[in-house]
Amino acid sequence: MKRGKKAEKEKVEAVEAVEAAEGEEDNGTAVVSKKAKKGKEPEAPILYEDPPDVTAAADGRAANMKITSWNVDGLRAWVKKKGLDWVREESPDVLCLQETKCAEKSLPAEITSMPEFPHKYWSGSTEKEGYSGVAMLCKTEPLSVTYGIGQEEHDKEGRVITAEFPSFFLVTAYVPNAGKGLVRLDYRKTWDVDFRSYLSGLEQRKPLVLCGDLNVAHEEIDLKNPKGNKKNAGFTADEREGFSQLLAAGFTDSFRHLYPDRAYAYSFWTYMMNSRSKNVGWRLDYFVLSAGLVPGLCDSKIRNKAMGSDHCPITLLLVV
Amino acid sequence: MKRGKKAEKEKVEAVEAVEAAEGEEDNGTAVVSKKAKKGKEPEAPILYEDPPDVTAAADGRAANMKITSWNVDGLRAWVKKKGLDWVREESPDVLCLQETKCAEKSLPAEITSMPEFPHKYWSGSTEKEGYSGVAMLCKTEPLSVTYGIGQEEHDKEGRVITAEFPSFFLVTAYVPNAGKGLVRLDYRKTWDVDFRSYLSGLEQRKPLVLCGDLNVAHEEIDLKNPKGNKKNAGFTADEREGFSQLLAAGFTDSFRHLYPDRAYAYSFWTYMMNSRSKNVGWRLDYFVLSAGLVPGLCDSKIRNKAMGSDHCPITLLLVV
DNA sequence: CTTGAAACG
DNA sequence: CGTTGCAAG
Repeated sequence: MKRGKKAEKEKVEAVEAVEAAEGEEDNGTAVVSKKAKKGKEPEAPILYEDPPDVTAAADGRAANMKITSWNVDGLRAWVKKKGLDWVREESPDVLCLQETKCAEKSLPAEITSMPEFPHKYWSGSTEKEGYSGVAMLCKTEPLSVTYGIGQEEHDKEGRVITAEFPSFFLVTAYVPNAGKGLVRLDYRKTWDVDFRSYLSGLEQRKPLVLCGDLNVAHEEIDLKNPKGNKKNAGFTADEREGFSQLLAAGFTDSFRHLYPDRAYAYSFWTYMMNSRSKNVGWRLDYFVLSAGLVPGLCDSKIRNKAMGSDHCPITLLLVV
Repeated sequence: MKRGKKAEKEKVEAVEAVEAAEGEEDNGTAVVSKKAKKGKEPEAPILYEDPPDVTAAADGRAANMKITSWNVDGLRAWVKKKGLDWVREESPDVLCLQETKCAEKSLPAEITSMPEFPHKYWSGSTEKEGYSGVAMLCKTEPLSVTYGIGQEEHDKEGRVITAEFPSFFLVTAYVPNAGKGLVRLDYRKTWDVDFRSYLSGLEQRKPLVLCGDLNVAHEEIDLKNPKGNKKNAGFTADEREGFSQLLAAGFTDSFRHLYPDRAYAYSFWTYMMNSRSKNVGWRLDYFVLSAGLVPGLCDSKIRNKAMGSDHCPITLLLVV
């Protein structure tokens, strides 16, 4: 059920400037030239406004499950920046967080004692303190919760939590960044294979929702500067192909499914070079659904006004 | 020429509480109990107000040289905290800074371009970036300037600048901290010997002023909690003895010379435990004079209202 | 640009 | 407690 085809067209006619790849930096830092190029005006930024929530599925059923995912880039700093106030306003049934960068014992009381979510699950890096880490906070108790993807090699960095609910699995993930200079691209490729296999295994038992920072912009429409970033972490052919293979395995990118042509819709902006104010960003955060859940899909939102991290939250509205 | 004997008496009658040494921390961190002890009231802090400047020497000559010394604990942060505004107000002829923690290439323009001091000298650690470092800024050009104390072993950390003026040498120093657990006390003892020998050598040519963070509280009167700090960096018998030997070599602690009984006069307070608001501090910063300069001594000030570091500035008024 | 931890104080 | 360079993003 594709939506908004006509409304999209109006937004997309803006100039797609030929912004050459400059420098060698990764993941958005090379995205924008530091000065206006010779003779060119600094183009007016093309902002993006996410439309009002659709709260019913195509068949008319009302959403009964709201899931929010947010890469908080340091949970303690994010709490200080009032990220939880936004969460209380949004009031999801499940809140998934990535890059918590916080050992369980160092979690702020403001979140560990949050009464809105009586059921809280944390997974941190067992090696480096303050690195990676994900969390899942639930209003209702899952049937069960597991950590990692069942492979020693991948489960030391606190990147995956899986919760089983009556009618679906919810997996939240912080996919490994390929790194500056793509130093970790090989590992990422291994991860992509193993993670896909983990998801396929789960999916045989029950449909699933995967959410989180998947650290890839899938297609050119998913980042501001595709041309300049083909050699940068998050937009290499390998990473894009990894995501394509996930979809080929029967999963659906909920946002792109609903809005196939919607451009300038991003969930991450590097802190550098005022990228966010210019909406020079990437769509790295996703809700990916099993085919069986697509009929219940109501909306897939990008909450790009919410501040507190270099990512914004995304929210899924679903009938389950 | 001792001053203020009578006025001092009134201030000193406050209760010197028996504050036991607690914990193992260094340099003031162990100075105050974390809670009030059983049954004891948390005593009212004994503050200290430095009296008005005396601007003439005992023989009536007016001061013609004003030198300020300040351990800035990170020059860049200190500049952001408006340390230079205070300096402009104070308007010394020479400004000596310690713990600049800044490579010359990273110095803020606000200080490198400061027109009040056309002559600027910098010495940073050649090994670890952002460690140690001293500076000297002068209104008039010195006859010559040298760095270090002429011993390879001591001159890698940017701790000493010596400027020759017509009638005296000015040495500014950031003396090595003996470290938590006194891990560097042995090195400090070697330093003390070699530095004293350097100063004695200089002194044979011309009288000198030594200023800076000498990282020792000489006598019990020079810190709030002498009892609890005898095993801590800055108040070990070895460090105190080192300073005594410097005085025995013919030098004078200008502040203590003028104000032999003045208590609660400190130039450093650990950032921890609200020490500064309670005036739980140490006198670690000094102007030390050759005997020949003592007759020209007008005043030795502790500017304990100036904020921007865990040390406050000190100022010397002198006839040269 | 921003986070967190580590070293140092 | 607060600064710095560091690794990471």
